[in-house]
Amino acid sequence: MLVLTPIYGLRVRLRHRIFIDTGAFVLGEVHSPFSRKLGAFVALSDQEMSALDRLHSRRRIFPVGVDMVHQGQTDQAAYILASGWVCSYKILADGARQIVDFQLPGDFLGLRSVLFRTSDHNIEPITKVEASEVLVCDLLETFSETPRLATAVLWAASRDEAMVVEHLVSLGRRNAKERTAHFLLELGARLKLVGLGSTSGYACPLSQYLLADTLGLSAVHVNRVLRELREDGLVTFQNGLVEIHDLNGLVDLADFDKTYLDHEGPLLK
Amino acid sequence: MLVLTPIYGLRVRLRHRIFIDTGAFVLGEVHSPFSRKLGAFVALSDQEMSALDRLHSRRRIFPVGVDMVHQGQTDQAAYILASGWVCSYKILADGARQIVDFQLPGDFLGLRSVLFRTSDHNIEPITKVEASEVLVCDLLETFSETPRLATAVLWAASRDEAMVVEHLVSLGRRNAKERTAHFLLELGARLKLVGLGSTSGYACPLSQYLLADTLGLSAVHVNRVLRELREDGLVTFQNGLVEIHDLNGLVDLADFDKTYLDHEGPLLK
DNA sequence: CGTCGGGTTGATAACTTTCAAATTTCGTGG
DNA sequence: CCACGAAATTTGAAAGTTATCAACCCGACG
Repeated sequence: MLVLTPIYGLRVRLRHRIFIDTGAFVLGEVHSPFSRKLGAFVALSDQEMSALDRLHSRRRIFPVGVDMVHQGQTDQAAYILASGWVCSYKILADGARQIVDFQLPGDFLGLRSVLFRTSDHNIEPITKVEASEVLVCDLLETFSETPRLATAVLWAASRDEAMVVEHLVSLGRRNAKERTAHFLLELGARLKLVGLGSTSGYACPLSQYLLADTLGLSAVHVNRVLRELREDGLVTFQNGLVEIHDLNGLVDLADFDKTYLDHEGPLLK
Repeated sequence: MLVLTPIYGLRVRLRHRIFIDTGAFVLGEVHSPFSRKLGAFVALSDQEMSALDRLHSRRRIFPVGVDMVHQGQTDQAAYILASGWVCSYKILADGARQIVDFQLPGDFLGLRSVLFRTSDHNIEPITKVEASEVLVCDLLETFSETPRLATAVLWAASRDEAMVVEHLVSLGRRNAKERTAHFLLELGARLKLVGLGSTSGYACPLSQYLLADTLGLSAVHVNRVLRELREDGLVTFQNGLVEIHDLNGLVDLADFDKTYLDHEGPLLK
C-alpha cells in the first residue's frame, strides 16, 4: 500500500548514475502523501482515506521556475501537493529574498490565502510540481461528511504554523551552523512523515542558494557551514542527497525538538 | 464614543512628570480596543458592536512577569486583551530567548492554541494585563449570530499571521537598523488601529532587552541602533515613548509596507 | 567545445556580540 | 521627601560571526 513507484517525479542524478526519487507516486495505486501525512495525525479508516483521495481530482502540473502565486494576486486557489517541492518567499526592495517555508508532497498550499483572498507572498516550484486544485466547497463537504478529517487538516495546519515559528526562532537566535542543522532535521522529519525519507537521510533538490535564502545567510556561507557539518561527521549534503550520520549529535547541536521525529503511530486513534 | 479615559493602565513617567497612558480604557463607557480593531476591517453595526462587547464578561487581571501560558501547558483558554501588553516567546536550550510576537490591547490571544490544545510557546505579560477570557462556545455562538464578525476575526487572525511572517523576513534579510525601524513602524501601525498611537508616535513599555529578544540582537546593539536612528533624525525611543520624526525616512529605510499604515476606513463596508 | 549554473575556497570587510564599566532611572522603605 | 539598591541604559574596546568580492572548478547541456 505504501510502495512508491517513481515515474515522473524529480530525479536526482548521482555519481555513478544512481537515481533517487524525490516525490513522485502513482495515483490510484497507492494513497497520496497527503493521506499518509494526515494518517500520522489521526488514524484514518478506509472510508476516510478514499474521501481524501477524491479531493485529488483536478490535477495540475507546474513547471520549475514559474511562480504559482504572486504577491498581491487575488483569486487564490488552494492546492494539495502531490509531488515536487515548492517554496513561499518574499522579496525585499533591495532584491533580497527570504524564503518563509517549503511545501513538500502531502502539504496543503494556500489554505489561508483562500480565506484572506490576496496573497502576501510568492510561491514558486523548486521542482516540477503536481498538485491537486481543491475547491473550497469540496473541502467543506468532505469535512462535514468525515469530521475527523477536519481535525487532521487543522492539526497539520497548526504544525505548519509551528514550523514557521520555529524558523523564526532559528533566524533570531541560532547561529548559522545550528540553524542549518535544525533545518535539515526538520526537513527530514517532514519527509519521513510522507514516506520520502528516513532518519538516516533523504533526497533533497535544494541548491545552496535556496538554502541561503531560507536560512538568512549568503550562499557562500552556507557552503562553508555544510562543509563544517560534514567535517564534524554530522550530516552530508551532496549531490542532492542529505545523509545523516550522527542523528543525536545533530539534534543536540540544533536543539531540535525530537517529538517531531519520534511519533511513529497516529496521535489520535 | 472613542474617548479613552486613562484610569488604571500602565503609565509611563516622563521627564517633567508628564504621564502617558498606554492602554487602559473604561469598560462600558467606550467600545473596547477589540471592537475598534475589528471595526477597522469590517464596518460594524451597533448590534455587532454590542455582540462583541458581550464577549468581555469574564474579566481577569494578570500581573507583570508571571507567565499566562507555559510551553506544553494543555487546557488552554483564549483571551481578548483589554489593556496591557503581552509577548509570546520561546526559550532555547542555551537559555536564549526569542520573542515571536506581541499582543496589544484588542488582540486575540491563543485562538489557535485552543484548537491545537497544547501551547508550544510561553506567554508573558509585559505590563499589568486585563484580559477577557473567551469560551469557545460563546465565540462560536457570536459568530453564528453575527457572521460578519467571524469574517472580521478571521481577517485579524490573518493579519497576525502575516505579521509573524514579516518578522521572519526581518530576521532573515534586514540588518539591525532596518529591522528595528520596521518593528517600530509595525508597532505604531498596530497601536494606531486601536487608538493608542498615531503616525507621530506612541507610548511603548518595552525595555531594550525585550527589543533585543524580539529583533534577534543583543541588548547592547539595540541600544546603539536606537542611538543611530535618533542621530539620523528618524525616531526617538526614550522614556517609554516612541516619537517618529521622519515617517517617510523610516518607511524607506525599513522597506515598510505602507498599506498597513494607510487604511483609514474599514476595508469591508 | 563553450557556456552556464551550481559548488568551492581564500582574503578582506562589515556587522554584531561579548565583556566590562559608568551612568541614569525606578521603586521602595525610612 | 530623600536615600538606597536594583534594573535599565549607555559607551568603549576586543573578539567572533557572516557577508562580499574574486577566482576557480566541475558537470550538464546545447
